[in-house]
Amino acid sequence: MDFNELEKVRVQKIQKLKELGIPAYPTRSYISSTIKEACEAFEKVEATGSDQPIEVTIAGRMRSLRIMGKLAFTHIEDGTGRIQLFLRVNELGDQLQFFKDYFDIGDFVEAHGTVIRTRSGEISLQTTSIRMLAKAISPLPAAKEEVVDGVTVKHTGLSDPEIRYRQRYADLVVNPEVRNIFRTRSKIVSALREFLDSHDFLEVETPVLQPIYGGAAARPFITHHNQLHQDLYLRISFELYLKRLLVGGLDRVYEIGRDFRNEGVSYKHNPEFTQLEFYCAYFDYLKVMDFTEQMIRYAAEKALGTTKLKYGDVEFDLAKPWNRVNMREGILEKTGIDFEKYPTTESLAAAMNEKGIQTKPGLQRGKLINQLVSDFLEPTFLQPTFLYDYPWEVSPLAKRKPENPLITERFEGFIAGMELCNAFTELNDPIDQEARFLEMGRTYAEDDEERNPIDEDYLRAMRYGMPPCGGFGMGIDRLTMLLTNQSTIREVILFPHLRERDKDQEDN
RNA sequence: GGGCGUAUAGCUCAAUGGUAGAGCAGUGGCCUUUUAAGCCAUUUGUUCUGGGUUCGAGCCCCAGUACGCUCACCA
Repeated sequence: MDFNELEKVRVQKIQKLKELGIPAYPTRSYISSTIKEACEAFEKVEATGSDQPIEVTIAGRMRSLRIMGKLAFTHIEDGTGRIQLFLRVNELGDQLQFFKDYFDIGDFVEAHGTVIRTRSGEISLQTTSIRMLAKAISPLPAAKEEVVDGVTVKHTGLSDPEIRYRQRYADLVVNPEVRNIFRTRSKIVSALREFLDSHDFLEVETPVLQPIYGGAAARPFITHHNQLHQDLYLRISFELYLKRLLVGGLDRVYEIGRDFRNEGVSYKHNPEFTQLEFYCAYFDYLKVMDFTEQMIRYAAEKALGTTKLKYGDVEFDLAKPWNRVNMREGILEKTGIDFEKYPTTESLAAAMNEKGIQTKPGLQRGKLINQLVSDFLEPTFLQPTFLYDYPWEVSPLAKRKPENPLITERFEGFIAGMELCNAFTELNDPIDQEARFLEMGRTYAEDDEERNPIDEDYLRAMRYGMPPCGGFGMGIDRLTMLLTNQSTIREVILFPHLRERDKDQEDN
């Protein structure tokens, strides 16, 4: 291991401790309470006016240090909170010098003593003995912090995003607001599970490694099983497996897990992302819409304690019903184009060009409509909005509307202009499904990597009969972005994908 | 993949083409209720990498790498 000058000093301290027979990394600690428990116990006794001493052993990481001769102050922090240690030669004797010689900011320590209030009113541990629990060699990036009116103020911090993401451990130590994002994310996921469980959904797990990928339009990652001599794909969605379960009689299923899409990285795309999909027999997309409103509202209430939220400049209230916009009407209103009047790629492209809208050659009709949606509708969906009734060409797994076979019962949900979820009344007609798969094979160019191979086993499952059902998919990362007001997906993923660095540069 | 921007001490940042600096952290000293403690002293550099121009490059030029913003593609 290479050490810089600061680290060498600490490594020397470890060696000296070893010579003294004192472990820098002892095996066990013997705490009697967490920091939060110690503070609460003291406040409880204090409130009764009693001076009964609260004697505790606590542990945590040293986050600040002020040495003043025969007296020293240090704040230690564990997962529950932070407390000041009041270290005085009166109680510690020789141990104070030992502390000054060997303990640094960043070390994990265990302290025994009595909880008191110092003259300036801060709850502190009047420490009678202190022990090293784990020595830190590398200095923490944030050197100093103070708490002003209950708010932690950093005087230097870790802000370089590259270091923050590559060394998330350091980011988490010094930036408490980052820890809070991930606590909130965890609460969101728990709340979604609670909500679905309470509606009699069964949580299931389906294969990540798949011989045939499908259920979404995306390029897959390819991997290989050595012993079976078989190429496998990392799943791009759960859809085709979850619907097999409805054939099998599991009427309400959901899965929360990872999808992998081999595509561009952006502020709202990570190559692997967490998806929630559920399928519910005897639901249609209108029931799913209502259910979605309830579910997201529930998640916000449970995770944040409120439904009134702000994302950037956009304020929205998840307690209110979402706007509902019919796609054909929405596009007509914004562009003057009624796409139903242009049933072919050529006629629609011509109509768009006439309105001054550039179209890329080679795009099929469905993708042209998608372009109209993303250019003219999505940016206007700042308030929670369901856009519904998608053309059949871009919805190969959604059921056609009984009154209009060119339109499917599908919706997507948007907040703050960002797509959040996608749902439909599921296609359960195996003959139409096969025709749609074959049609997809025709409409996609030979070299279009979003072209999915036909999943014959899925068709076989449909032939046994699947109950009419509603299906739903939502990016958990994006929901977390919206609920925690983060402008990039990397802030809500603990270890976001970053490009590999050269060995040479990594060493620097 | 395209465009624009950034890269300097452990961290946050300065530095007209002319000796590479500050604050914090570190180290030594003073200091028994501090809390960005204070005071005195002091150390730390592949200026992202590789070329080039120049008497001389952190700075100018070329190429590369990573990150950020943005466009394209997608969820």
